[in-house]
Amino acid sequence: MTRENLAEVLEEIALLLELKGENPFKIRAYRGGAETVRQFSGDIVTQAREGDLKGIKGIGEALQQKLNELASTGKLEYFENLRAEFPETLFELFKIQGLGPKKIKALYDKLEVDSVGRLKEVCESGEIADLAGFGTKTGAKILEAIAFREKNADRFRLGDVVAPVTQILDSLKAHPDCLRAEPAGSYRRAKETVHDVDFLVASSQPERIIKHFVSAEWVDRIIVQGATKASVYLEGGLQCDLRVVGNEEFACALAYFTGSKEHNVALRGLALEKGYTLNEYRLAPKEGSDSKQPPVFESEEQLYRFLGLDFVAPELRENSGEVEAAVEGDLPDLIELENLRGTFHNHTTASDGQNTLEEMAAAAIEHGLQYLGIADHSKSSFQANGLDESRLRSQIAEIASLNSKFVEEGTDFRLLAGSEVDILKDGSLDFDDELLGELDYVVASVHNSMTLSEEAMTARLIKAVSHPSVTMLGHLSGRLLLQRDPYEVDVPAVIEACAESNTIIELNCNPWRLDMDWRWWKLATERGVKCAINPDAHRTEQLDYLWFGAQLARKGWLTRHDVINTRTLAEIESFLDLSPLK
DNA sequence: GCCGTTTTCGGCCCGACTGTTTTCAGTCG
Repeated sequence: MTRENLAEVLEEIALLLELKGENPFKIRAYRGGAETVRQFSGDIVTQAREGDLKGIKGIGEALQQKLNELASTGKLEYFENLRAEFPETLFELFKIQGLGPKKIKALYDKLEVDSVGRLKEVCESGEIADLAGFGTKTGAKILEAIAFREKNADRFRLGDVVAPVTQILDSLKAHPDCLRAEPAGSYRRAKETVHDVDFLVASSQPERIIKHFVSAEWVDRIIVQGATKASVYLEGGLQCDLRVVGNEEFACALAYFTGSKEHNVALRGLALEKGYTLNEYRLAPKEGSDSKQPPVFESEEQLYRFLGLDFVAPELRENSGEVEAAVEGDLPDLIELENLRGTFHNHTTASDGQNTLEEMAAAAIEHGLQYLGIADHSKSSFQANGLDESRLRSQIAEIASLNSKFVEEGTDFRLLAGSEVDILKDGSLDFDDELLGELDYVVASVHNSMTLSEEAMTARLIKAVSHPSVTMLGHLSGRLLLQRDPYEVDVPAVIEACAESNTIIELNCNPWRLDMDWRWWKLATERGVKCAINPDAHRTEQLDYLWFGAQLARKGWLTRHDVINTRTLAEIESFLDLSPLK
């Protein structure tokens, strides 16, 4: 039973209750519960199993009991009973744009539609138009949506949307009637994957902006188009939503459309306490209150300040304690990309990288870094052309000679000689202690036997991070976003072992990984574990991944003091016990 | 189902858009 299992059950319950037409607030409570479980910064599974969930906001008596039953027995009777009322295949219908619980229920009750296949049939035959509330257009729209869903994904990695977002944003900003434009939503909050991208524009000519947006060459299909909002699919299937507001509404609208929904609810609650109502356009005195009309907010900062809060960075807006911290003035001073002075986990042509040592070094210097750690694969990663002992020793020598060259040239830069050493199935390392001792530092990572039991995998990682030569643990969960699930491992136990052995945990900022997951960093910092932001670059351009690293570190509430590669070269030399270059 | 210095009941966000309607329900965010 994992955290995600718990969250998924709560979410499915919410869907089932929607189908049954239950009280929407009850449904919201289950959804909120699922989100709370996902965000919780402790070991929620163990706490649920032990019935230790009291005092968690959003998890009341009923959800506590259900989570306890689920975590301790692996099953939940309430859920099983609900699920028995509808066929399993009904859930796929929720993925079709334009279909919600009411329509799905009607289709199921009246036309026995219980799958996408059957839905297609009733649309094609025209039967669907006979249902109350459905018409001829509905059938055509649904068929279009089915075809679209079959062709395209419905989630995208953050890294895969940066290019289209930049392109669209530039195009919006270039429009003469555009006063301000920003991306909002989960993209602005730096979620590791996004369903769609939201854009917000300030303009006094909304219809011109909308027209410009929907008629761009990269738009594949318009989903909706109104006077102030529009949604489109790009080629490739990414959904983009645009909202246009007046310039004086922009700050409130940006806060509103950045979300998260839960963060907004908390903000609105705070506004109400002060006698104001907050909506997507403005903050206004509550009806019947004697509060004064607030000023027009030029920026989100002013809005937050007016509500008595420190500014909450978008990355933190997940309703996981940031509002309370902003009230108390306890928000962390978040790390910035510019604070990074170097990085540790990168590859070269020696293993599976695309660029040589010299090219990687030149690119790092170009990026303004003071040091670049080379950690090519070790011999067991034969699929990645891992280095054996003699090749690694040659690479160490090559790095030393390049470093001498930097000194001669007066370049204030150092290559660090590391290795990404495989953690073998039993938790031992791929090189002997003697060779490990010759390296400047060691990144230890799992690359095989990923299907071990949680117990075995946890023991494996704990053994590895406890090895005195291991400097940091690479991509802790092994996940590949939207492609491969993380392996089963007790993350809090591994964090605890890292705390005891002073082992750093990597934030692998390759956008396919973004691993360790941002939700665990609060626990790690509480335990005093440091973070290393590593791009795992396999070519020079991938040093740009540090941008994702900074974003996800911010999302994990990390300050520059929590992140080891904010340290200067001299500090790192001292930390790794290296003699300075001469 | 959750929550509470207006606490054990009565609130809980709501506006834009579409299609099927003839004043509105459903969906989406």
